[in-house]
Amino acid sequence: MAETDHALPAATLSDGAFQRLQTAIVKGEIPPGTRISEQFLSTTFGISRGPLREAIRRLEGRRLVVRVPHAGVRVVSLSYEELIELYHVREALEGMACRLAAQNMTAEEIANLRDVLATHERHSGLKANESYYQQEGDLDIHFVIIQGSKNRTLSDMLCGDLYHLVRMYRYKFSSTPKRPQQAFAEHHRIIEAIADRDGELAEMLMRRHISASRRNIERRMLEQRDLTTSSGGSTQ
Amino acid sequence: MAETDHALPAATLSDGAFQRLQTAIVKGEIPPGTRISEQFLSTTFGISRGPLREAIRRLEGRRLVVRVPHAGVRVVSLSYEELIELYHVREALEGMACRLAAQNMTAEEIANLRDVLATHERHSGLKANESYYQQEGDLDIHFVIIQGSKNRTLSDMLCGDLYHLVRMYRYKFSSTPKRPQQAFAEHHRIIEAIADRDGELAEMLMRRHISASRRNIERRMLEQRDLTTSSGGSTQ
DNA sequence: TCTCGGCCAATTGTTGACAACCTTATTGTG
DNA sequence: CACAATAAGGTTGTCAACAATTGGCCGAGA
Repeated sequence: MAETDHALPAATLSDGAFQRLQTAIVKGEIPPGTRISEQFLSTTFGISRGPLREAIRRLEGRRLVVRVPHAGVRVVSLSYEELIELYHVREALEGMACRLAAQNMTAEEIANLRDVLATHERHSGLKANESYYQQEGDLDIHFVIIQGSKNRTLSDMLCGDLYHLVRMYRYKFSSTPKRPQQAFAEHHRIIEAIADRDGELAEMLMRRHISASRRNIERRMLEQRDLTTSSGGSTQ
Repeated sequence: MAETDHALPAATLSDGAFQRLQTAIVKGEIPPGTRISEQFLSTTFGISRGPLREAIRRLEGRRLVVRVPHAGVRVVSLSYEELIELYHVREALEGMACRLAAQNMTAEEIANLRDVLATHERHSGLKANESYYQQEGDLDIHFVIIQGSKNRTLSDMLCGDLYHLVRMYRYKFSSTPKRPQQAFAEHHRIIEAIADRDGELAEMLMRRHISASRRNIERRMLEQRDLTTSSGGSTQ
């Protein structure tokens, strides 16, 4: 529903390459830190280097890739600190979005929100430990709430820029056993607050929800201690 | 101080064009809504269309220009609603930045902050009605505080993306007579709260400061009522 | 006079080739 | 044997020409 993403099916070669590359990056198909070869990608996509370079430049503007002149471009790689910082920013921004959503969502949209939650609860009931779906569902619910804020600038910022980065690192720590159920309870309370039109409470609950996610990551990070592959990544 | 901007003096032609175009846009030298001609710009900059197109694509990724396939690219033009939305986002983000700044700024940085305020106060005392300087000074102080948050993700987002847009529309309503003095007082209180390491208060004051700016804009908007030139702009 | 259709000019999109630069492997020397 | 200078290879940066699409212009018809 984010107009900036996956819109029409490729109006131009450069746009098509941009979309394919972006989804490939945010879905983790191209791991962070990977070097991107223009020649390889141009032959893979079946296009010339011109449009491909334009697509890469657009990704560069979005900070999904980093370019060093004359040396090449790599998929952006967030450090542990940057990832935590990202969650702090999310806390502020989504808290605000949630407050606005409580004010501005229509009754139908709230009903839809409940449906989304119920659907994902059922799915997760079936798939039990398959926390990947939970994470996707988590993002979905956040997505709907953000859209419900009716602040397009906020939505674009959150869905267009931040979420791509969040999604890139989603798979890294999706195995905390109790977290999904906990998240469900938190989602439920948030949605009820929105339904009650209690913006203050909704914002507070959302901030706590994201804060809990962040602390969860911090805890797992201390256990693993190897998020960034700053210099040890494979060249291809 | 934002590493993402005006860095080294042009490592490559595309980068040079990108920087020149970006500053030209955010400084208002190319008004919002203006159509950008590739051929004109390439001859103006003395470069080929290839690098220029890459620069434009990068601006597109940053949402400073909007492109319609096969039709051309225009400098982004914020509607009244979008500008207000932008200020709401600023309120949340800079409030957070201000709270972090109260926690993380060093004593030297705070002293520097006081110097910046004093300098701008002197300048504005000399230039009286020249509110342009006030606005620039306003941005400078916000800049320093944001950097003081020590959250690079937040700084990049605020200084890299949001401020370019804010700056684009700065000149539109720089003539409110009493606003500068009021802003000075607000800045002073904010800095004092930071010096006192009172994050809560600093955040609240910053939010009110930005909120006051927003209301000021809203008031002037109701008077003028012609911010966006959605369809009546000149073609060149 | 107004509307619809096709033509033409101009601009954008794309391509392949050339040039400049960095990276890496090789070789010579301490 | 280790290290540094050098040369080869490959990748990125740039260019000019070609193709495709849009938007406006003009005329025919109602």
